[in-house]
Amino acid sequence: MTKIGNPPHLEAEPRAQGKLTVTLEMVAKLAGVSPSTVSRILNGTAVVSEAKRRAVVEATKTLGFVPNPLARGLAGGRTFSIGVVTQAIDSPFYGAALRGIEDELDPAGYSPLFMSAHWDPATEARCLELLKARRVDGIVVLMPRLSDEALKACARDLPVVVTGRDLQAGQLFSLTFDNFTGALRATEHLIALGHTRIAFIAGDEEHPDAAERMRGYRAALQAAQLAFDPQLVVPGKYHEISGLEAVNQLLAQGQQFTALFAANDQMAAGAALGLFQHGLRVPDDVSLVGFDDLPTSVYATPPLSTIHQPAYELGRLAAASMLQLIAGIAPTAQLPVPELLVRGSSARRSTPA
Amino acid sequence: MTKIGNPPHLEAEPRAQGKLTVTLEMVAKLAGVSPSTVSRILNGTAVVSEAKRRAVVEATKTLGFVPNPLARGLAGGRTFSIGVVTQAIDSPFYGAALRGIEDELDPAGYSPLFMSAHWDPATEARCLELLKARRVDGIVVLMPRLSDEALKACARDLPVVVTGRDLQAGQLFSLTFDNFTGALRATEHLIALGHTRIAFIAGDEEHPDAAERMRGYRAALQAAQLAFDPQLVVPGKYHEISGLEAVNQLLAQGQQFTALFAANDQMAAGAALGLFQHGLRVPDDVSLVGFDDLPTSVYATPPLSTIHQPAYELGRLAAASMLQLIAGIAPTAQLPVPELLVRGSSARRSTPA
DNA sequence: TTGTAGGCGTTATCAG
DNA sequence: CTGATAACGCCTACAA
Repeated sequence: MTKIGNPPHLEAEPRAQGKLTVTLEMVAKLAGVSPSTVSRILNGTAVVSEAKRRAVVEATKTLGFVPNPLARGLAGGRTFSIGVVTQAIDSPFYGAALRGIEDELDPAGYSPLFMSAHWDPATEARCLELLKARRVDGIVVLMPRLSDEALKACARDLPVVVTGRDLQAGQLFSLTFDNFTGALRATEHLIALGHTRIAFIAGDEEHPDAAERMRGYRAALQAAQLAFDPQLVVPGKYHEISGLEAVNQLLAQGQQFTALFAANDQMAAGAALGLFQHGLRVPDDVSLVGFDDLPTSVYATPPLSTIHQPAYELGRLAAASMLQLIAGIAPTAQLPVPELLVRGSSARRSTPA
Repeated sequence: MTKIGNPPHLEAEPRAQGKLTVTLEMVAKLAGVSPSTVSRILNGTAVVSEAKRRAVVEATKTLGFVPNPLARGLAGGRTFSIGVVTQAIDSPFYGAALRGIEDELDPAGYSPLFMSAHWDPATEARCLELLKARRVDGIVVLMPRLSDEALKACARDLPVVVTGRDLQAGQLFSLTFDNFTGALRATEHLIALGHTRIAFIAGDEEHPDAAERMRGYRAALQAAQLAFDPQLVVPGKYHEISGLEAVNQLLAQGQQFTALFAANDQMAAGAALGLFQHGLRVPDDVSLVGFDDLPTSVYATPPLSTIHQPAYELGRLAAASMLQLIAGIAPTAQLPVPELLVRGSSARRSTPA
């Protein structure tokens, strides 16, 4: 019946669309050489006479030639693009890491292809498939939720770099942060300030890094001969709301504590709000320490004491390692050791235990 | 001399690499039809007999066939990928927008290709070129810094959607937020609370949205017959540090003010820290209002009153509009009107003017 | 050193 | 409705 044609606003324009792509062949003709020679020169694949090289470079410029990545990928097998699987592209932590990846890849002529897995293994698996389908030259997975096996399997098809997991294989490289020591330092700090009742807002035990942070917390207590009180530990999910709820729970249960260690800064922020709502001051009534050192944490009131996690550098190193894998070099990158940043949210215990 | 061969860790693996790609041709053979028919069926390009369709679908499954996007792009001219130029991938605001784009594009079978321009026009131009080279089907530019002309020129080559700029053309659609009204509401709010000396931390005048916010601030003052005092206005750059410095400057100059309106939440956070460092309480001594409603702002202590800007929705609408442009439909999306969120950082004036 | 020819995996244009 | 047959733009043996 009503056959739908192109809408008016598109028909109006005189189809200036086809900026008639400049092809390698055209460059070749202008330079008076064969296409293969142009290809070689542009890729540095072989040695060519200086005369032809210059002619080609010139022709390339005058024509404004830009090689078609699709054709390159199809013919050459390499796409110069790296798949990057992140859990939440809108998380401040991942944002910094992604920037690091971008900054490292760009000068090398590679482009990142970001995808979010939303902490869901199935989604993550799908991301990997999609990226492989797009023929990326390698995949970086930030904090994978997939099994070690699945990751190794993936690494059989192409180079893979993962963070937060400790497994190595032929084309698989992993970069891990010492979460245990980080949490240990944070807790030690609180203990050194005289606190003995230190509550802990944990992350999801399923995350290896969350488990490690919990372990660090316990190890510090033990080293100081402070009893571990399960009542002071509240599980969270790494989101602000978890921190808020945790504080509410602790207070509702009438738990006594003068310090609070949150397994990440986001939960620390939520906790800070919870304390504030209950009229408890930081650090006067409760000392607060986080983990991650998000860019915003230094602007909290009071600025949050925390463990610095080098997100940006993590991204750079992951990307650099990927480039090495591709080049056939075994990566050796390592993350810096955890560093405690003491800011305004933690102070010597003033109230009685 | 030392000829470098493949590194040992790569030679070890018996090159399980080539998972010998399943091609459309193989599917065709298995299904007993021609490649073109398979293509048609998979793309719904034409009507085919039910028998063949089923055979093809079946074959596709058994073989686990996944079409090669590169080949598709090369042959068909469409890559099913959308370029997205953002200014800072690690900004909380953009993060939310990017997620919106992702969520909208994915069900439609499109993939976003993110790139950061870092507020630099030259970098932005380069991003556009790179994306065009990658043959994306369209480009979304979030808060462009490029000239209107440049954007229009770009839109001659492919569909373009921009945010924060008011220009329409054939294949160019723009989505704007009413920054003027937002700033107006924020300032009105402060005035309604009895404040008469309202300082303003402005954004970079070069950004149209920053200029609009400034205009809203002034309009509100004027409407309330309050004098505009240039001394109370400090320029900033939308980063936390700007807010901090602005407060320091205001205080160093001995300016009197009981309220502070920051042109964005990030600067408001910095300002909060500045006030805190000077022993000024929010909102008791100074009421504070921001703009953007970043996810973290609700967890500030006290929670920040602000103008909600729908970042996630912005992303979704931008992506949806792009999809419409591609489909040849003229987009009509519009952003919701600015909404003031009154939280704990603003209160009735208590101190004398 | 350089050119020729074939192919990468699809889609699109034609005939049938 | 369906099947050949060209492209798409580039890379890479292979041959010269």
